[in-house]
Amino acid sequence: MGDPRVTDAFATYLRSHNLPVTEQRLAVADVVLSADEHLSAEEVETRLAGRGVSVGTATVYRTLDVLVKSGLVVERDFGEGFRRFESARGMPHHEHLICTVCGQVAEFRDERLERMTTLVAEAHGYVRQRHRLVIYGVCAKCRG
Amino acid sequence: MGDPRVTDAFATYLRSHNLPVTEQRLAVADVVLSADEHLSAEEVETRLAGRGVSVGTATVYRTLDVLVKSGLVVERDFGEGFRRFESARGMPHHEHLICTVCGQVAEFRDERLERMTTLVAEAHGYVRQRHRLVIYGVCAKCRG
DNA sequence: CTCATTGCAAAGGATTTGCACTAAT
DNA sequence: ATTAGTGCAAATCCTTTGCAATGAG
Repeated sequence: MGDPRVTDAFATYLRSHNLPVTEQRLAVADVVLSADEHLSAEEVETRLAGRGVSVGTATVYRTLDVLVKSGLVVERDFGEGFRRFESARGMPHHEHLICTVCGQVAEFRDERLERMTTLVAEAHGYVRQRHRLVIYGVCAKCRG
Repeated sequence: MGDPRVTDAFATYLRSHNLPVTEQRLAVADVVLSADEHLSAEEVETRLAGRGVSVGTATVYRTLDVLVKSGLVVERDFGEGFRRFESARGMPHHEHLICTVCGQVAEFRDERLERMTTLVAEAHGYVRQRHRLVIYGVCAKCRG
């Protein structure tokens, strides 16, 4: 279930770091890396259950941490009170647009932000590391 | 303690909405509205205690909600795992710059963002409501 | 065989809620 | 008098941790 190529990168990462390659880790990685939504830890667990695989909550969180450290997954915080995880998929930095009615998430890129935030940071004596922009609005479907 | 003028606006709001004007509400409002930092609920409670006023945790949270609804206070989420509250002080929308070492927060404004986010939202079929931009970096002091 | 991972349940931190009690209007 | 607010403790939600059992290398 799932494209083996997506989890291969994680298995390689684990081996090169002398970390055990376990069934649970590969299962979590497969769910997150092959999803195209931004999943919460709970959603990951539910999807695993849906596949008949049962992975403990603690292991899901622990594996998500490893995935984030590996760089294969990016952590997101949309201010919902919990975190979401998204496959990095080699996709460059991008911003999010969230529907405040249904929660639908759209993504976009704007290279100007990189430059703009660097300049603003400098002007305040900071050295920029990263930025996060989230736009809240109502999607077309919810205005139907 | 504290400038009565800052809490007057809140008292007026409460009366105009037929909500009881209580000592606790005014105390919480005074702490948040006269602070120039972004306070967490716990910090608000600590400051109240420092003034010799004791307000229950639940009441602090409940009052912060009312303050946010009144528009006098704005809620912030810097991804720390808890919320912060900032006086709106008639200040227009602004963005935040956060030092990832010491947590120091700087603020800035950029009117271009308003227009830019509106256009991006439109391009994706959304009607923009608001946006939030946070830049993470290291401040001058922490590099010193 | 050895050491890291797993699962479960308990612990944690932030925030909310139920409820008897008190205060505002 | 009414009605809403208050404090406390219990409950909730998301996440982390302790620990004995298990599995990878």
